[in-house]
Amino acid sequence: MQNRPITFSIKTRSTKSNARVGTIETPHGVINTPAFIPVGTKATVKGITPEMVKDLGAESVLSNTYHLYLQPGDEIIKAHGGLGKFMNYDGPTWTDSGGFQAFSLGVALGKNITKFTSSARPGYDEISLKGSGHKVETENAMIPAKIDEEGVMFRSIIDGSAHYFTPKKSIEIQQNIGADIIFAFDECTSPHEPVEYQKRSLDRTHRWALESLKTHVENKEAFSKQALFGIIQGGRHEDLRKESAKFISELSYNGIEFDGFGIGGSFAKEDMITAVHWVNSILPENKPRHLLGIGEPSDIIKGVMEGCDTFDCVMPTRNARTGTVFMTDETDGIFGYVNLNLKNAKYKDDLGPIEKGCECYTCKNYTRSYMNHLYKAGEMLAGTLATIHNLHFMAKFMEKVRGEIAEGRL
RNA sequence: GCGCAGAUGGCGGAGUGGUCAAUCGCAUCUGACUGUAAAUCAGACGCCUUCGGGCUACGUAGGUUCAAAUCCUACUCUGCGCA
Repeated sequence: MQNRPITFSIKTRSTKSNARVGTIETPHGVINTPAFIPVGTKATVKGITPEMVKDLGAESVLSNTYHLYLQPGDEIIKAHGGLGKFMNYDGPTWTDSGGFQAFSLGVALGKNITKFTSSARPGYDEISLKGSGHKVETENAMIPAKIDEEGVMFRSIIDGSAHYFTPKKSIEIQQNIGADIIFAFDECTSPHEPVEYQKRSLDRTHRWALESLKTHVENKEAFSKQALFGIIQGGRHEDLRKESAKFISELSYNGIEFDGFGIGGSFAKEDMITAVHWVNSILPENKPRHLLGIGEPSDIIKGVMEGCDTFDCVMPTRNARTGTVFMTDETDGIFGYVNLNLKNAKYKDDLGPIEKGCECYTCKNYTRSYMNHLYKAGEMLAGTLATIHNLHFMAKFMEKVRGEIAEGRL
């Protein structure tokens, strides 16, 4: 195996679970794993500066190919010398391939299906397109993403223009964006799709994986600087999940394999960890496993115990902007926490910090009452301060996770 | 003092005889958020309810009408104009 830009080392393995503590060394620094990677879709972790990202303890940021391709365009980012230079962040960066947008802007759109789906709940027939000011019916409407065998037609969420992504195109864009770790182009399927569709889609995702790997390997310069992770799909089906794990982990082009793996999918709540378990029973131990789009701290614990090393999720940042913050609650165990909605009237005169003893900038300097006021007044500092707290919470949480594994308790 | 216009739910403001407990916006309250169409979205928002409905309401008091937030009279208050 030739020199790769990232090195994954396992320091400690749990004797109680499949958890492991380790590091991913990248050209832009070390990521201690298990790690939570904040999402910065459009080359910014919404509401905070890169200095804040570092200061609050996050070690890496994940951006999005689809969004950056549309705006400002990957050539602009390339002209800056890559994503890190563009956004003034000198730590390790990742880009998702845009595959998830084929799902979130396609079949999932307006149907109340996201990363997690309550299978009992039927979707809406009507959706509202952002900025359009009117409702449209999904059946008849111009849907912003449509999949075929070769790729995905995306409509720009910005101006409605049509764009066609193939695996090759996605990788080329990611090469221009220049993140340290990039992902193969995949299709995330809805859990509502029947098994026949899941199978057909998985074959397609596997073909796209090879296409992605080929494009990656053939660009020598990018190949030397960027790591490529293959993505496992297969829905909720054991045979498909295992087949996918086997296929993706064994796939090679000119003797080159993926540098790591992403585990993807949209799940009914109870299916997620089962699928991860099946997949990780097949994936090789010596490469990092990223659980895409997860998550809720309690879900991260489950993923860690199944041997996942990295996680990304919009929840801490999105919730922060919409008023919900994490608060440690160790009466419920070392990993215990609760969610507070700072917009609630009961915080109007609460002079305490979000979390007593929290070391973050927000908790050291501001009261719940002030936060409540900022939200009520529509002040953007609310989102900034809450984002700092939530991401700091996640960083501390992951530190605790690593500690507990190292101490043999997780 | 005279003339004109107006008084609607916490606020702004629709409605000008029945389909009005009253469009809409704001505020308020609550909820949701898991590879970001998201500093977003949803629900509630007179009182009571066994969720069928019942009751009280559109400045105040009367009146017309089968029926009034809507028409008439008086009064109170507000704005503008003239003295």
